[in-house]
Amino acid sequence: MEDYSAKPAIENLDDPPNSRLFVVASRSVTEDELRNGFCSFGDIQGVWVVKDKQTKESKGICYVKFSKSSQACLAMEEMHGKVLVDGTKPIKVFIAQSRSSGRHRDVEDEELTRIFVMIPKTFSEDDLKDTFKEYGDIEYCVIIKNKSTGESKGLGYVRYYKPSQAAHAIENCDKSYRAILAEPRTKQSNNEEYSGGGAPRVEYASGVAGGGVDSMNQYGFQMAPADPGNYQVMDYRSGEFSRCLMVSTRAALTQEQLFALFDLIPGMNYCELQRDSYGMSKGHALIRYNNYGSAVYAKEKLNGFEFPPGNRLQVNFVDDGEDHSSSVSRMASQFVAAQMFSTAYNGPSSSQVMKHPSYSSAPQMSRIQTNVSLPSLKKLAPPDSRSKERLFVVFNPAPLPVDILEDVFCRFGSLIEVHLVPGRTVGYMKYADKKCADDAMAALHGQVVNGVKMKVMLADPPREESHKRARTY
DNA sequence: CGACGGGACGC
DNA sequence: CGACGGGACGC
Repeated sequence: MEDYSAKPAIENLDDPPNSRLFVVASRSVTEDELRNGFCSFGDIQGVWVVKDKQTKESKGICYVKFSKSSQACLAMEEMHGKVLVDGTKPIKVFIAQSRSSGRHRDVEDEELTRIFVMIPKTFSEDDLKDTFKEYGDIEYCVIIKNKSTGESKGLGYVRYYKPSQAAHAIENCDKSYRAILAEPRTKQSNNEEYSGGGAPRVEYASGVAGGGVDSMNQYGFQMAPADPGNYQVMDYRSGEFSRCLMVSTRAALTQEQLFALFDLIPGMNYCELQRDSYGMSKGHALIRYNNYGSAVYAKEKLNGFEFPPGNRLQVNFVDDGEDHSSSVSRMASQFVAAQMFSTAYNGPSSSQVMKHPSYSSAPQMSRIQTNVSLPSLKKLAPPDSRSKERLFVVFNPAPLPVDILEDVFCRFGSLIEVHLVPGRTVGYMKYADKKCADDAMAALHGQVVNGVKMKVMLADPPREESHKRARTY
C-alpha cells in the first residue's frame, strides 16, 4: 500500500485472507478521506486510490487493507452505501478478491458467512450452536452425519448472519475446531433448505450478538460474571428458602464430587448422597449449610450448573423444619448473600482466595478445592514463548474449566497455556521451562482438584506437522 | 490408558 | 457500473 517501508509482497496483500476491501467511490475521494472514514473499524495497514497511469486522476476505485478480516468485514457492513464525503455518491464496499484469484465477481456475503469446523463426534447441533454463538448471531448449524447410521462425522457448518461474525469466530474460536470459511456449495440447489439457498441475503439481522445469557453455559464454576440482577430477583420474603438443598442429578456423581462442588460455598455442614438399599445412588443428594445466605447462594449458583458437562444439576430448597420467615433470618440471609455476591463479583478473577473481611464467621471460600498445597500464583509466560515441555493431563470424570486449570498449573511457573481437547477428558499444559513442568507433574499427578482427579504425565511429542491444507479464511 | 492431526454438504 | 501503483533494504 502506500507504506513503502513495509511494502507487502503481492501475495501478502491478502494476508490474512479477506482483510482487504475493494471500495468504489467518487473520483474525487482521497486516500485521507478514506482513511478517516474507515479508521474506526480496525488497524488500517494501507489505503490506495487507483489512479490513471497518465492523467494521475482517480479511477474511483480504492483498496483499504486491515490487519484482520473481521475488521474489514465490519467496515464493509457498516460503510457500504454510506456517503463518505458530503455531496458525493454513496460508496460501495466489498471484500477484495485475492490478487491471485483471477475472478471478476464480487465476493458475496454468502461466501463469507458460513464456517466449516471440526467438532467432537458427540456434539449435537445445539452444542455446536452453544459453542459458536458467542461470536455472533447464528442462522443455522448443521452437522455432517453418516446418512445411514445418522452418526456424526465430526464436521459441521455454522452459518452466521454477518461476515464479520464468521470472521470473528474463525479468528477467536479454539484452534482445535480448525474453523475456516466453508467453500460455497457446488451447485446452487433450488430447494429452500435453511431458507438461505437461493435468495440473496439483503439485510443483516438487526439484533446484536445473540444475547443468550446463560451465566452457567460453560462448565466451570463461574463466580465472576453472574448477573447482578439475579439477586434483586430473588424473593426473600416468600419464605421459599431454607438452609437445606436437594440436588438431583441424572448422571452418577460421587458424594465426593458433590461435596467438592457444594463446599465451594462456605458454610456447608452436611452433604449426603441418597442411596437405595443396594447402595446405588438414587440421583439425589441432601446438602445443608449453616446459614440461609449460603444456601440461597448455592442454589442460585449451582441450580442448572452442568456437572459433569452435559449433566444439569437441579438444586432446590427442601424444608429444614425451621421457621425462617422472621425478619432476623431474612436480614441475615440477605446480608450474607450480598457479601458473598459482591466479593465474587468484584473479586480477583484468578486468585485463589476470597476473603470476607466483615463477615468473620464465614470460612474463606476458595474456588480451588484440593488437598494439594499449592504454591502461590505465578504469572503466565508470554503466549509466544517456546514450549520446552508439555504435560498430558487426564481428568476424571470430566475436565476442569480452563481458568481453574490455569490457576492451578501456573503456580509452578512458566505456564504458557492450557489446552483442553474438546469432547475428551484430556488436556495439555504448555510450559516454557522444563523444571516448572516437572514440578507441576510431581505435585499434581494423582491429585484431586474440585472433585476431579487428574493424571499428570509428560506429553508425547506432537506428531510432525504434515501436509496441512492452508487455511482459507 | 486417556492424545493433539484430520476437512465438505443426498445433485 | 467498478479490480490492482510506486520504488528500494543491503548483499
